[in-house]
Amino acid sequence: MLACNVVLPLPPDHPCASCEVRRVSVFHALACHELTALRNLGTRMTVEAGHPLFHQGDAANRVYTFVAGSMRLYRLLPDGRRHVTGFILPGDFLGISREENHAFTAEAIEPSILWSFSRAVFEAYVDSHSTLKDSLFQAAAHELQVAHNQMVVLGRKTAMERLASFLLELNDRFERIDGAPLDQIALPMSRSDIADYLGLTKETVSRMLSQLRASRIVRLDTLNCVEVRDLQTLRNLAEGYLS
Amino acid sequence: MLACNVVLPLPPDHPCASCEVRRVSVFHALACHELTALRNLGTRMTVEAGHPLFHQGDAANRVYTFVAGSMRLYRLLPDGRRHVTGFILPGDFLGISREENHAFTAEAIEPSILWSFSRAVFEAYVDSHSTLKDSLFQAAAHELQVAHNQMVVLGRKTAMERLASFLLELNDRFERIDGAPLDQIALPMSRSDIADYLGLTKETVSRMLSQLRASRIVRLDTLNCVEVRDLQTLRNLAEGYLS
DNA sequence: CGTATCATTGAAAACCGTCAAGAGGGGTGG
DNA sequence: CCACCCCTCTTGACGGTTTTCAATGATACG
Repeated sequence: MLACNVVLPLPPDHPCASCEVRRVSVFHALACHELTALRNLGTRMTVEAGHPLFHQGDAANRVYTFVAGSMRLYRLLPDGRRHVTGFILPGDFLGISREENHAFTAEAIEPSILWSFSRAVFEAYVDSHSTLKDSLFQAAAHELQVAHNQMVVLGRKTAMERLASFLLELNDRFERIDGAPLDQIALPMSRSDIADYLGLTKETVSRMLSQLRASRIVRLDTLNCVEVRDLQTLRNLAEGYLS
Repeated sequence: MLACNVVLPLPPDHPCASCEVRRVSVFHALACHELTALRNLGTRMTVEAGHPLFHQGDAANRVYTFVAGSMRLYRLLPDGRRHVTGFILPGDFLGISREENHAFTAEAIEPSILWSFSRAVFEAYVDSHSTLKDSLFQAAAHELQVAHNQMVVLGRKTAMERLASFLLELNDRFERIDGAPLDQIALPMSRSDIADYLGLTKETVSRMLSQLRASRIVRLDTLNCVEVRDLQTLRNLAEGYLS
């Protein structure tokens, strides 16, 4: 979990004052005038559901900070197999990697809002603002930790353990964004997205969800909204303590 | 691949002048006096084959830079399943993550040599040396890229594709360390280590190696040394272009 | 209200895991 | 120097979890 002890307060008339995700973003520790400066360097943009922000192979000359909606990041193998490396949620920063070209495609799941910066301009700004640099470093370290977790999930967990881990991960991320415990987990992504994230097929994801529902561990309010009824059992499932 | 365009030359009498891995380490861009300063902050140490450097759960109050040998990093699930998240080779830096406690165990595969620094002392030094900070950031970004690659391997590739990817990865890393193309890949780790890294069993790793040997794509010189006979086919296998 | 898309469920097959036995290699001691 | 032993690696047969293929059911959208 990203530490964000330092969140500088903002005067209520600042345009970022109403931003719900500043608290959890890499900009959480920036002062009023720094946020203003960054607003002038970047552009606010939207992406429609299903549309790409960029494609695998595109030149990576912009970085983004995510405000609202959700995206999937994925890579395609030559024969069409897809692997979803992650989901982008409000507050996330996109562009820590220093590659020339994007190694994956970023595609909006829902209508999404984000800020976009020229990479060169952004990096120049970062170089003269060590607080931001530290936040970015911390974000990178956190992403690395998340990636290692996911490697264990993909390498050594069963289908049920993977799905349980995924639900808990989403739950944690949404709680962090909203700043309060939730008992509903939104699933903006499709079953195929989840499957391609967990190294399974959509059928297996569906079957495992049905099993969780049958054992009264979760309830499917709608197709895209899960209510956790037995959090402890779900945690045990995710860690492989149970079947 | 870590960019390391800038490698500062060193007077031949400097103690780091004979270091073969400085070029590929996070210290590649440091000046003579900075290396000297760091030598005084750290301690050179060795770890015997099979012995741990630290355990999963231990307080993470030291960082390391790896000089010689090899290590495996792994996490254990409660029921004993193991996942190897990575292998440490000469030139690697260990301790980018900012966690309080280690999320994995680090264990020497071969007799190993490394430099150890107090995390607090090292971070203080880094804070006042932006070149080093940049190198560390770059190393973190690179590790993230490697981790995402590995996620695709674990999530979407077949046993054969995984092994081919692994052999190519090792080949690339050793070539980078040695600074020249090699046609022999050293496999210091056991089949179980490889299996736990690739999300397979040691039996499957063995079978896939035998298949590669039967198709004349590799030759097993000894158990721990592979000679690549058909690099292009191995690359095609790794990317899923073939069977 | 119809249609396209996505999700669920079922049955059969495939790939890899498990269990088990045998082969090979390296180190030690005679 | 050779023989023995131990450990790892290899190979085989079988079984299980997940995939694949296929059909039905649900949902969203025009």
